Amino acid sequence: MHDLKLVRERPEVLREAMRRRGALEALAPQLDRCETLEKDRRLLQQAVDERKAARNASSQEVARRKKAGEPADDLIAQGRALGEEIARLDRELADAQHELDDILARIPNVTLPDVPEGGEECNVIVRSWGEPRPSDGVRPHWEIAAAQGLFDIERGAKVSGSGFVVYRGRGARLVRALMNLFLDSHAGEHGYEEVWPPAVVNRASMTGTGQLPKMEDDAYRIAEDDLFLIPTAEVPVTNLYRGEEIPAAMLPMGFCAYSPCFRREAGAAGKDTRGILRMHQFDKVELVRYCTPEDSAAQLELLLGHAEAMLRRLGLPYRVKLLAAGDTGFSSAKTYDLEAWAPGVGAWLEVSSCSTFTDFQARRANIKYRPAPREGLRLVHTLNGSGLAFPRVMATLLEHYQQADGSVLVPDALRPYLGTDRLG
RNA sequence: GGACAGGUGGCUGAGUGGUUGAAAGCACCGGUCUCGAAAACCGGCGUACCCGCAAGGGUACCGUGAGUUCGAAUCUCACCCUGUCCGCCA
Repeated sequence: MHDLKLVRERPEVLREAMRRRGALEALAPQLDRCETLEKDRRLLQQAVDERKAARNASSQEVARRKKAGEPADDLIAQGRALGEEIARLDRELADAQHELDDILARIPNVTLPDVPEGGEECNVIVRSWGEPRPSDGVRPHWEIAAAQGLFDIERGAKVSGSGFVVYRGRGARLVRALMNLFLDSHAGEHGYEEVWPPAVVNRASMTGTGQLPKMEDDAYRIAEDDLFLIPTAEVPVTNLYRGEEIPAAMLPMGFCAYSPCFRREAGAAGKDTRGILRMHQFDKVELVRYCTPEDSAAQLELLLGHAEAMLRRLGLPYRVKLLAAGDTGFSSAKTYDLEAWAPGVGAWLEVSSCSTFTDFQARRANIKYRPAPREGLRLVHTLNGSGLAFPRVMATLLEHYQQADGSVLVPDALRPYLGTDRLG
């Protein structure tokens, strides 16, 4: 959500930001409408406030007269008339406010100056690590998994539907191993508080982090209770402090959380249909950080480093991609994707997405802090990143470490968790 | 799911429909005192929005949303949440 002051005082900033995202054409009418509504809203508020002040004064005079035993019928009649006028103006004000909120809630965040403008063709590879394995003779992960019985896509589809998978045997143990390795690393070495969040959240939480109202079609919704299956642990964890004031001494703070993630993937039909690269349910360990505005650029690099450390620990070659404005998510001001090389499918797989949301989520979710005892409240900045998403890590792992004999070498870091140094 | 109780400022906790943004205490901030600290005393101490260069002024907010009224923290209705007991259950 954007600050109304921005709409009013520097609308050109919003316009420029939407242009950089390549969304100006689509959003220009909404931006125009916002400016008009904001003007209307202000005039209406002034009119309402003025009449309410008059009504309050009149009511107090009624009280005084009644106490003094004087008649007040004229004032009561006057108050009734004022009340009707107030009701009418209040309704107009509420209408303007709601329309403004609705529009504003669908306008994406302003990206930071160091984010390249343009679409995904303008994404920038910032750095890479490790030596990508050539694809010659390397089998894709679904063939390896099928040979070893690591996951069962057919029965997942039978039990739940297409896009759901059952991990079995060593495959199931691998999921648990990744969860433990990642959580132990982030909670133990990177200083995050470990959190085990609910997998279901309410509408306010989904709106707070920006999934709603725009992306409601992508979420699984429990209509009966108006609850949503979480698309990422970001939602419950970032909303942990919704509507709260965080003591300044607690910042920055970080949380790591394992959770299943549920996505309807509306509009993604036909993409990544083989294997487990795009599922309706997958698992991931998520990192969430809260910090002061001054600190958020540095916190993003820190968070990114924590996610990268997991790929290094697993010995998986990867690259860091800075997303261009047009490829940056709705709530994000700057995003780095981590892509691991999967030689079997011959592609770089997005295994993490690390973003700073500046104050965009904090304003929606009303998360503030007081910089110093006598100073006013300010919005915090929120950040998050996957650390990491399991299915694509698993695919990368199987493909990268497969041996000529069909077995898969297990990287050192995972051996204690998996209880073996070789799969198959 | 049923019954009962309750949701008021950072916390505790008052509040007869009419100077109640809201008593009091605690906490916090500034000051006096002190070599310093504690205690004591004095003063301050919510958020959002609007007008204003500012000083300052106005409006709203007592779980949420509707309603009654000239006027609602206070009355009515619905919903949400918390606690206790009962039922059910991993």
